[in-house]
Amino acid sequence: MAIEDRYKGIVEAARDVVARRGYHQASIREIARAASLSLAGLYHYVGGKDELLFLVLDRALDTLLGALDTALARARTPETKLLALIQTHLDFGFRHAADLKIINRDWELLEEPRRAEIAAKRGEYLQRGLALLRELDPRGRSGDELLSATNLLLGMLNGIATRPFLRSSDDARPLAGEVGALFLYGFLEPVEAHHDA
Amino acid sequence: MAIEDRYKGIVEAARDVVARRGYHQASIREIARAASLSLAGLYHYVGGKDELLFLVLDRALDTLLGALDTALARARTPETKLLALIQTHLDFGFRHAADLKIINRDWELLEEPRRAEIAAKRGEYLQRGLALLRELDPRGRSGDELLSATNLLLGMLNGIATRPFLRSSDDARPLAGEVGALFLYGFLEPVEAHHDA
DNA sequence: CCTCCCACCGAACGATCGTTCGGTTGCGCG
DNA sequence: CGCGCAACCGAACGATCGTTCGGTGGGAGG
Repeated sequence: MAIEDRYKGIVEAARDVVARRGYHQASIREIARAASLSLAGLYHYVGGKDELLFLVLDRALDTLLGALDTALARARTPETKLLALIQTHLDFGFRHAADLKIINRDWELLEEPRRAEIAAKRGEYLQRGLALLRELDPRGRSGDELLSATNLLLGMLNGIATRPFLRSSDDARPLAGEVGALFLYGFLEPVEAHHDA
Repeated sequence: MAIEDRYKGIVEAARDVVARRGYHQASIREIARAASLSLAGLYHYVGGKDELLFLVLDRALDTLLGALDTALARARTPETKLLALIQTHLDFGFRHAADLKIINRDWELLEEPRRAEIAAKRGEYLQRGLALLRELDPRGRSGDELLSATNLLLGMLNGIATRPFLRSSDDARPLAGEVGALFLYGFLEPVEAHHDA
């Protein structure tokens, strides 16, 4: 039990340092210091810098995918599923800003074959969005069009989730509603019909 | 005249190397090699690595802002202005992918005071979008809401412009129409009324 | 009590980094 | 012609990087 806590502390230290300084600028010495270990002591637990980045990404993506799936399971209609995805993503961005930053910025720096493993998990996330938009699509958009729209949506979400706009994680709920309405009905929609609290 | 060509070659070499490897991983030796200069020869022209990054960003942002302003000047209605912004951004992303990558990913790595100078130019670009959305807004959105929507829009654009989806720069035109329609009328809009070629 | 091994550390290695220094060309201008 | 300066280069400096090696201490098992 204790050694798993050790690992958790190491991964969290790596996450914080890498998020703040970027992968290549984050030195293993600084990560070791943040994890209250010596440089060589850290190497007792992990094989190298690349594995450190992998552990952070793997853990973060598992958290994100898990949160998304539980949120999607609760939703019935495609519209509420979309809202669930948006809210989950924004909530994750607010609560785990460091993780999201690394997911979006540093994952390409992984070496193969770990990079492929992370790419697969990122692809899984994209697939969730793609399948959702396919359900939602009123006309018969092509796969390419749906993929574009999915990237549009995720780009929107990362655009606000990354920047330090809103602070508390409770802000994700109303903000998700606004973002969802804008994505579904457009910027010009003159609001009116809102029927929930 | 010849020495300005030398500078141009140096900045382009720096742009290519930095875009491919990231700022901190791009070594000055590799940039010098790409510019057909020796390491010390490169230092004859630029003061250091930070200045190199600044030159790339400054030139790229001037190009982007210039293209945006000429495109905006041609447009009459707010709707066509929005379309002009979208098309300019996507076109820039396709034709100068390396520049856009550096603008979005590496600009924060600049040291002060150059960082502030680049931040001001980025802010100017954001202001163009913000003012445009204010014109377009049917109901009276607050400044914060408009800022959020601007970041949403720019996030969308960077989301597709960065990824290697479409190749030719001619693809920017129709794609811009689709993106503009999605932003204005939403994903659910069943298309119909399209009245141009 | 002795032994062994796990957790951990200090110190070093070679590589690479950004930057600087001391030149050496060669061309323009007086 | 010859002087000077702009343009360029080879080589090195010190710092920092990721990684490795040779330990040491102490608690668990015999």
